[in-house]
Amino acid sequence: MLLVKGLVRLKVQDVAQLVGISVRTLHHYDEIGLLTPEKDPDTGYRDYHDEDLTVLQHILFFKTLGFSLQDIKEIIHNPDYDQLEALKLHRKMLIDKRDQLNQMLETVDETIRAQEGGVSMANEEKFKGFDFSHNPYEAEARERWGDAKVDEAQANAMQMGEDKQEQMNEIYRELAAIRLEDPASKIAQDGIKEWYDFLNNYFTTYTPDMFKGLGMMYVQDERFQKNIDQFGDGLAQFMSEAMAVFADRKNSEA
Amino acid sequence: MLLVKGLVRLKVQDVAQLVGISVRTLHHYDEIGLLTPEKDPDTGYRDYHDEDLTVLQHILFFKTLGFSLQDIKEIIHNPDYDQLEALKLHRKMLIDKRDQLNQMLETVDETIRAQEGGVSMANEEKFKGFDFSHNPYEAEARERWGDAKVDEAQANAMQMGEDKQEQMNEIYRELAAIRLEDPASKIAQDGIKEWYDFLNNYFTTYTPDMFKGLGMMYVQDERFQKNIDQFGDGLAQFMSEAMAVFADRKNSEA
DNA sequence: CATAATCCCTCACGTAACGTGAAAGTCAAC
DNA sequence: GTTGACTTTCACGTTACGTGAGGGATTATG
Repeated sequence: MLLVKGLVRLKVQDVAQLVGISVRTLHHYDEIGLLTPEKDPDTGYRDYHDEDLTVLQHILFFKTLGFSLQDIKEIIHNPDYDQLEALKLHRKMLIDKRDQLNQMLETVDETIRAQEGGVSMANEEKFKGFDFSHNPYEAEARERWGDAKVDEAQANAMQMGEDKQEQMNEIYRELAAIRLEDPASKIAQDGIKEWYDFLNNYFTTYTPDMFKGLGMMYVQDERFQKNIDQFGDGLAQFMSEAMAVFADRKNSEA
Repeated sequence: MLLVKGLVRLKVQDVAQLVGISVRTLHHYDEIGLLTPEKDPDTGYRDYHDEDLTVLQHILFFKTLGFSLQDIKEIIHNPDYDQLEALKLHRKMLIDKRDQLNQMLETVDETIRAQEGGVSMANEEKFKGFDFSHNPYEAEARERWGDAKVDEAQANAMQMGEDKQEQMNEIYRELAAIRLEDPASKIAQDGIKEWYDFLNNYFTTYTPDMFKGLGMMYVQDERFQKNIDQFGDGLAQFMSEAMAVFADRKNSEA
């Protein structure tokens, strides 16, 4: 409810109370050049007119839309600025954020259910710490091989009991011992079958393609490669090739 | 894919690459006491074991859920901490955030439509700047009188043309002139009717109750009161009472 | 009209979660 | 022994203000 134009001269606190923000906020907007009222040359007091209030309304509006102050500054002080374009771009951002939140909510719900329900025995181990199917590996893996949970085994491996960890290491060592053989040879394929069975028994059921994808990850992702190669130089590469052969043969079987 | 327990000793960058975060992040976690690996007494190098990696997995998991590092610190280092409770509380937070985002999205969409479609003549003025129905007054008003758009008129007033602004001021001045009369008197009720008609003509249609609520806001909200009283001391109080009488009579009419 | 209560101003540090150099020591390789 | 890659510890920058600190100006009251 502004008065007649030109008749309004408000001090910081008046404005602050009028629109429900803090004095500091107005100071801040002045500092960053977003809303710079006149200043009384004598006292140095900020002097807000009705035009300032109009601008402030715009600012607050864009703020409710989640724009940053810098963006708002451009939008407001730049008449050439394409407001519609800015809005559409911002819309995308909001949708992304919301999707992210929904994803987070799903995961939280899952976790709550797991904690509350005690989960089935089969999954108990998986949820022992928490559900690490949503782990840092996942994002990258998804990007490369879609949504197949190709890395779940690895993720779970990080949380599994010592017994199975030792089993895994045993297989790695076995494979490392034969890593100089031809990946397509019987001895190599027998070794890799152990690996395949192990993963299928304790984790997700892998389709041959997923298994092949997992192998590809061993060499393409240096994080995995580095770790696997600790059992022997070139082991990751060897396993990757052997897994590919194994998967292809499995596929042609059917 | 951790190795046998106790056999893993990784340096910062190894860990960083392994889980896909930055070295600085690990430094930061160390700084705030979230993840504090051993340090080689000679070199001062950070020395991450597999237990550290397990903790790191937990940290990253909670991070994907949007927990703050401080919260994560408590959750992880405090075995007494009720994780389930924390999850549920966090769930609420996420839902609130999502609702907020949805609200923002709606408003952005509305605004985009308004900008694109050119809007109908009736709404053109409303959207002239932008839709100020979402203005800082609104939140508080809603709290007091629910969702009735009791303050929309005021909000729009801030954006309306000078002509109507002047009309409004004229009415204020008229009312100020008679503000010492009895609010229930004919002259007061006639004056307040002008106000009522003015609002109904140019803004939302007010039910008597909403009109009464609006009047209450004039005195309960010092931001409004202050502005109204610029036309005359006690005007807000006078209008509030007159509006209440007007509304009550209107109600009993029906 | 003096004094107290407000209100105004300008620094300037604190917040969350790191990013981004800078200066300097360490390690493996050549 | 020197390069290159890595490590360390400062320490300032980021966003949108919050929160005093210290010191004039305005307004209210005795």
